[in-house]
Amino acid sequence: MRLSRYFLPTLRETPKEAEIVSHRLMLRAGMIRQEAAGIYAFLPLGHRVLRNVCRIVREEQDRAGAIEMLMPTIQSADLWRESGRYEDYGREMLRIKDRHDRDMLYGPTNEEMITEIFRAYVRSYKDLPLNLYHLQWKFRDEVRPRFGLMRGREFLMKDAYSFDVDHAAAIHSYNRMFIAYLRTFDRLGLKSIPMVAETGPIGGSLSHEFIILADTGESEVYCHRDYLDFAVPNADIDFDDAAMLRAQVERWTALYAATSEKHDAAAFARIPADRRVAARGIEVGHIFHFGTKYSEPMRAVVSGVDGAERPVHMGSYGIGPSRLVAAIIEASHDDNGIIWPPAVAPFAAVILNLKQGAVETDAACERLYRALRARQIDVLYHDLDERPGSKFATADLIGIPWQIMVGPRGLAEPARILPEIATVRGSIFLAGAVSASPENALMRCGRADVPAARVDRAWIESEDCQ
RNA sequence: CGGAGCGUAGCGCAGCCCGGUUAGCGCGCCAGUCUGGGGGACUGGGGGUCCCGAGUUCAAAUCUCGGCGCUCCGACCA
Repeated sequence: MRLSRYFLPTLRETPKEAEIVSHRLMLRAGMIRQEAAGIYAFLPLGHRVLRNVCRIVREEQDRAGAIEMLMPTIQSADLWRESGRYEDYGREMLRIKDRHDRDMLYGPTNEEMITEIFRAYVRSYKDLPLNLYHLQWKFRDEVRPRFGLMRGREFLMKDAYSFDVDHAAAIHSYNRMFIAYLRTFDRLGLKSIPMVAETGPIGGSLSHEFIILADTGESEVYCHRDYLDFAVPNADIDFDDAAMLRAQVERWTALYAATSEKHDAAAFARIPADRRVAARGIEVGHIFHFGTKYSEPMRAVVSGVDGAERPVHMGSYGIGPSRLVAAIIEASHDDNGIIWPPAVAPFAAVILNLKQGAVETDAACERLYRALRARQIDVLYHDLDERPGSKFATADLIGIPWQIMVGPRGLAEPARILPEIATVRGSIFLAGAVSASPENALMRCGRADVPAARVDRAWIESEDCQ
């Protein structure tokens, strides 16, 4: 993408309403635009990141055996009267009337609707287990939306719903999502820690929040330091191996970890002092097992082996991709801007033409740009007639993992690669003429989760990259 | 929902107390010149329902009342 043809309205100054760093940076980087309190439009750059987050969420849901569908945002109040939650949910639920004066609502979650769909079609234990999910906008009319995307009123949510014949099978489904969540957050470049949680208005008996640590996190969390070094299960894990999944989940829940609501000071004190972590965290996922809470009142039943009908055992599993975009920034930024983990970066690399309009730099950049695109590398070419300092500032702000600098100085000197400048952002100084080798080096700037496109510093500094 | 505060150009702000030239500054924007490795300099230019409505007054961005919007602190939540 050429910046001259893109839509990237960056701001040099921070709009005054933005307090926390993710909100400030998203506004400044031209990722989002506030349309009302707690309601945001995703501008092109923000949309790219959101799409990347959703892609990873989908891949891991699919891997764990969940099946994607799509339910509507608007629901009939009648469904919610069946479960009894129409009255219970409170003023957080946005209630609306259609032209026939029927009570409708903008869904804050979908337990009722998915249960209705399930009971309409599924009759037998043979159709189980089943896990259906979708990614859809939700609305919760918070009294006080704040912190930008971290607590908006409208937010994107991945919600999955599992259906099982009995309690034991339901726990296996719960464990599948547990592992899928560990993998999802890991791929997003985040360290997540599952913590025992309150079940809130969803209800149920078993629940974990997935928390990532960030200084600006909204809640206080306490956990054992060893969690930070735990290895996340590999992609080839067998989600049908119930015993193995249980062992993994037990490992990830054996040590102490709790948010302030569930904090047990005595238990925390039993952790060796140097292993204690008291920090702030952001909730990025929440999973619930609630058994027959909805299936009983809504008569979602299946017949078992013995022919008798019993309410299906359910759980639900949420991840907030729009909040995750903000959470990733909270966890990964510096004074100059965002530092995207490669897996979610809006572009893999940005070419900075340090002397726009000069024959040799223009030619080098054009050649590089075409070559990268030809190899399916998502590259942004900063081709505006701006001073170098301005281009650096923009590149730092929007957080593209690799900055490829092309300027007269580098082009004139013998080949050399400088390691980096001042930040953890990767930088490549394009040296020498744009001959085959540096170009090839840059070919490797790509998504870190695409092995062929992986690039690392050691390689850049090696002989291959001259 | 309690408490506090803010609405003046795309963004950040001054002006408001104490009413009175054509409403101002920085950044950004447009044109041009010189430039070019960490938000450059100069010259010229465009851009405003001063949140909305009513009132007071010869005169309102400024004072009064009402409304709307937004933010922050607390109670509450993906």
